Amino acid sequence: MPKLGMEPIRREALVQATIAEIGDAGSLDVTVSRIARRAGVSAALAHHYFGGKEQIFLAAMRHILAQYGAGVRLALAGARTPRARLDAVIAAGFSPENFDEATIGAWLNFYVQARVVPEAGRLLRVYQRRLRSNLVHDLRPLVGDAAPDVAETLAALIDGIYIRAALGEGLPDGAAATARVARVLDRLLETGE
Amino acid sequence: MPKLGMEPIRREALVQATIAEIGDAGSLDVTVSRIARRAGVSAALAHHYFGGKEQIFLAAMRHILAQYGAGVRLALAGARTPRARLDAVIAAGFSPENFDEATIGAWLNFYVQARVVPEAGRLLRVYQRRLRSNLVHDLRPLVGDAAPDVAETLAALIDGIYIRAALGEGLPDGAAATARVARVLDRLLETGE
Amino acid sequence: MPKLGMEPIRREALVQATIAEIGDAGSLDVTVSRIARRAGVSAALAHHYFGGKEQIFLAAMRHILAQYGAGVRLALAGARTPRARLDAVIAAGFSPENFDEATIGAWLNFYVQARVVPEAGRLLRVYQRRLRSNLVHDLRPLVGDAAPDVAETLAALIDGIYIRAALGEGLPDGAAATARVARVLDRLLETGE
Amino acid sequence: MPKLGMEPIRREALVQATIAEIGDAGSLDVTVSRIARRAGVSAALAHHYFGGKEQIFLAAMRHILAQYGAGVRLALAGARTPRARLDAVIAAGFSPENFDEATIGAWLNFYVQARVVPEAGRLLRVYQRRLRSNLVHDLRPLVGDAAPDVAETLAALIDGIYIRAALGEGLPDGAAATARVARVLDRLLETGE
DNA sequence: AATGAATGAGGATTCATTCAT
DNA sequence: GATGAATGAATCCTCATTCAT
Repeated sequence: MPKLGMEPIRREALVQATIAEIGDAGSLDVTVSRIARRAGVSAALAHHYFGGKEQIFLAAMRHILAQYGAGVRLALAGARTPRARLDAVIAAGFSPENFDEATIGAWLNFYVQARVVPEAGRLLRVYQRRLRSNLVHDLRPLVGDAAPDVAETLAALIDGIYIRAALGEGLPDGAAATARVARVLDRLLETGE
Repeated sequence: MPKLGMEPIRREALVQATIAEIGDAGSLDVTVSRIARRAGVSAALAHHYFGGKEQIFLAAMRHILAQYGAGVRLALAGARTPRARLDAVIAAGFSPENFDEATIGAWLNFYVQARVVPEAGRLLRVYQRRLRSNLVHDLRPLVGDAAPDVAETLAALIDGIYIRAALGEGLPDGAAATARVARVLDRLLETGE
Repeated sequence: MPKLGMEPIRREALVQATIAEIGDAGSLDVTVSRIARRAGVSAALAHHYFGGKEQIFLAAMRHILAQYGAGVRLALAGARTPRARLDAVIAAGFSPENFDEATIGAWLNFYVQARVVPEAGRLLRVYQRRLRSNLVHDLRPLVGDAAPDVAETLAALIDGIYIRAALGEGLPDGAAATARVARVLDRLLETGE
Repeated sequence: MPKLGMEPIRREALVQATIAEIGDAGSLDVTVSRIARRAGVSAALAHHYFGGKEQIFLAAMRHILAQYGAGVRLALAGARTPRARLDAVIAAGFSPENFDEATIGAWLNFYVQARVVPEAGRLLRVYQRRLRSNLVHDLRPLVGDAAPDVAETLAALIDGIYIRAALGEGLPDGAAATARVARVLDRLLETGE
């Protein structure tokens, strides 16, 4: 039965199962066994591929961050003006594939993981740095030296909306979330904050 | 050694130990034993008083929320104008006793807990409702019907700053956090968004 | 509040609570705390009076056996012929105060206890010896040397009916139980087995 | 060391160890650890295969009842007349493999378990129903409508002898037990009770 | 490549029992 | 006499992880 080239397929399945399982559980209290069963493989295989539970979680984080990154890149490709690019970056975070139940739940838990596992912290910081750098880059032409500060505000607002979505309160849909952030951006741009 | 009336003292000690332990660990992966040892009692006593680990966590949440609530009430007592009251509410969340390492860490984890334990979700929602209602009440005279929307934006921003503080990134000090939110509020008020 | 002469009252209450608790639980898996609470005293007091859990169980056994013994003695007092005395002994075991749910349940569990705690075994054996001796004494005039054997059969039958009552199967009422044993006795007497 | 197809072997070993352990202890107060050690495996494996302590006990009950049932079936296979079948049923219960120390001890404790765990009660009731039905079936030709009543008496007598054997008093050997029941059956048949 | 078998380590929880008041 | 306070010891159970096949 073991086929050639199964590894990438299995890894992908395990990563997806991990995210789904975390989403279902609402926490990182998920067992490797459950993840493996959901992916249709044995727990031993999960270990074989990833080396350990922590690595499985990290792979899931990487997957989510990569997916987010790809979304941003895609959105940026079609944007011409700084403002259009800003809107693109903001919208990307709330696009359907990043803003669904399971992903949001996983995201919240990765914040926790980032406080515990150094490598997880590194991953999350890379994402944040990239987000901020994207924002700053396009804010600079609009607000000048206030860019870093405005960027931080926007980033915090985005994270806050995410976190509130994780609680089931607040907006369940990405369009409204995007609109909210965009509106704040409007105000901050009006006077150059 | 056994004195009378020890119960409230032990409970308080255990709650403090729980928050500190969660803060240290960065996650809810703390054992009752460690909490108890930190509080200077046996694990059995912790169970005796609270009934179980989950209840201990809930007690810690209640403590943190109550402390926050008291801070808000205190701050509101000295504020006269709507804007002053808004600033008071915002500042209360970032006051030193609410915005220290351990409390922030515990807070983040309570967000997770809220997704898993219904009672925890209820507690957090009560806090959010109260915060929103405070904000809406004082925004109404300033922005009219936009009040709920502005309130939601402010609440999300506050939560976002909290979460980022939990990651060790962003502002470590409450004054700056307060200032950031206040500045956004300024902009939002200017045009009555 | 402590009154003089409370001890016998408390002991009695604790013994009754023990039997009731065992009856409710269906097993000896009852805690001293529960027993004490049911008796309206603290667990510490139960220990103070009895010395330990095992002693509490033994006291309950003694109580049940004593109650049974008293019933037998009372029944024998009014019986004149050997057969009447046999019937009296049989009926005593199935009288309402010995054949209620809780007592039957406790009884079954004391059989278990008898295999574990030597003193419990001794108590049960004393009861059995007395029952057998009563039966033999009155069977002798009726069946001669077969008396010990017939007695053993009757005793086993009585125990069997008890045990089956404990399971909720078979007869729930003492009159029928008595009749059953009496009928068997009739047959055994007919030919002097 | 891990071979394939170990599961049934381990299960069997654990069940045997459970019966032996209960027999030794004289009660259900045996730990999973001790059972597992006796079976030569870890406690974790016992849980892995059975799911929990209660299930282990149930498996042991099922084993004992199945063994008893097999013995009855075997004995019935060689019996031609109703009376021979009755004797076979009676003797089966007291055959060496059903009437040894450990099994008797376990049996008594299963009576207790039956009062506490519904599934255990169901198992025991199935056995009792089957025994009664066997007896009634073969008593009918001999005593007509009195069959159910005589069957109940015999069943109670059998249980009673069992229980007394559990106490270490009375007959330690099955032959005598069988003879005792057979003799009572003789008497009950003489007049058709 | 993949898995069933197996376990060590650890944690929540329960409870009888002790003791100072 | 009576109890709240407190704990050590035990036990069930879970789970990540390893290993031979």
